[in-house]
Amino acid sequence: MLRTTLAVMPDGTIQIGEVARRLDLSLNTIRHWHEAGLAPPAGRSPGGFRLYTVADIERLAFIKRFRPLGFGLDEIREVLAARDALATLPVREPAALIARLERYIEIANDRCAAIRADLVDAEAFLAELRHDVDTHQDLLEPIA
Amino acid sequence: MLRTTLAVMPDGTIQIGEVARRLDLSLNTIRHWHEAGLAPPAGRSPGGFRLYTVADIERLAFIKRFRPLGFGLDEIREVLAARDALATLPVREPAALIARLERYIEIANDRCAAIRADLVDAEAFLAELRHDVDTHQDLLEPIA
DNA sequence: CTAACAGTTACGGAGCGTAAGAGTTC
DNA sequence: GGAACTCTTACGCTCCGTAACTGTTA
Repeated sequence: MLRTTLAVMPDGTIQIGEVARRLDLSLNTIRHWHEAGLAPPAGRSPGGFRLYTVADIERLAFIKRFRPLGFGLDEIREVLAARDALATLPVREPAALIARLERYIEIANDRCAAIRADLVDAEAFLAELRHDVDTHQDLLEPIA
Repeated sequence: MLRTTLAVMPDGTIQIGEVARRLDLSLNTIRHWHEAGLAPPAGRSPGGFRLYTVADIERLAFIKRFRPLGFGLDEIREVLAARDALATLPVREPAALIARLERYIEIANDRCAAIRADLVDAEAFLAELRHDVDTHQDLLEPIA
C-alpha cells in the first residue's frame, strides 16, 4: 500500500489538486482566483507548485460561499480587502471600513432576496409545467 | 395630449421597445434570443421592425422565468421545442417528447434544490459576517 | 418634418473550460 | 525512473453590454 502522493506536505501545506478536491473547485478556478488577485497561495514549491495553507483554503472557501450571490470577482476582492483590513486593526479609518462592509452585506442581502424571489417563481413555473405535461400524459392513456 | 407613439399597433402587434418595457428585458436580450432562435417575432414591419404578438411575448416570458435556473440558451431552446411539439399533438412520438420534458423538469428541480442550498448557505454566511462586523463595531465604542 | 424608435455590424468582457507542451515531485 | 501532478501560455465560449452609424415611423 504505497501512497504515490502525499495529501499534506511535510510543512503542512497542500498542493492545488488536494485543495480542489477538498473544496470541490476546479484547478482552473483556483488558478484564476489567484491570477485575479483574490486568493494567492502562501508560497510555491522549489519547482513552482502552488502551496496552500489552511488560511488560504479558508479564503477560497469564503469566495466560494460568496459567489452564488452573484458578485463579480472584483467586488469580492473588495470585500476580502475590507475583511483583511478589519482583521489587522487598529487601522486608520476603521469606521469607514465597517461602513463599506456593511454596505456589501446589505447588497448581499438584497441579492439573496432577489434570488429567492426568482427561485420561488421558477418553482411555481415548474409546477405549472409539470401540470401541463401530466395533462398530456393523461391524454395518452384514456380511461383505464 | 398627443401620443407620439402607439404602444400597440393597429394590428395588435407590439414593437420591441414595448415588449422590453412590459417584460423588463433589454432590447439586446430580446434581439439576442431572436438571433439564437429562441423567440423570433411573428413578423416584421415594412421597414424591418420586429413585431411581436401575444404568443411571442408569452414565449419570452417563459424564457425569462426559466433562465434563473441556470440553463443555457440551447437547453432552453430544446425545452421550448419539446413544448411546441407537445402543443401540436398528435405527433409521431408523444411519449418520447413527454419523457424529454420530464427529464428537463427533473433537472430543473435539482437546480432549484442546488440554488436553494447555496442560498441558505450564503445567508448563514452573511449572518456570520454581520456578527464579525458587529463585534468590531463594538470594539470601536467601548462601554458607554 | 422630426423626435423616438429600431436595425445591423462589430468589438468587449467576465469567468472560467480546454487543450498543448513542458517541467516537477513522490 | 515513471506515474501523477503541476506549470504556463493561449485560444474558445456563453450571454449579452456598448458603441457607432443608419434607416423607419407615428
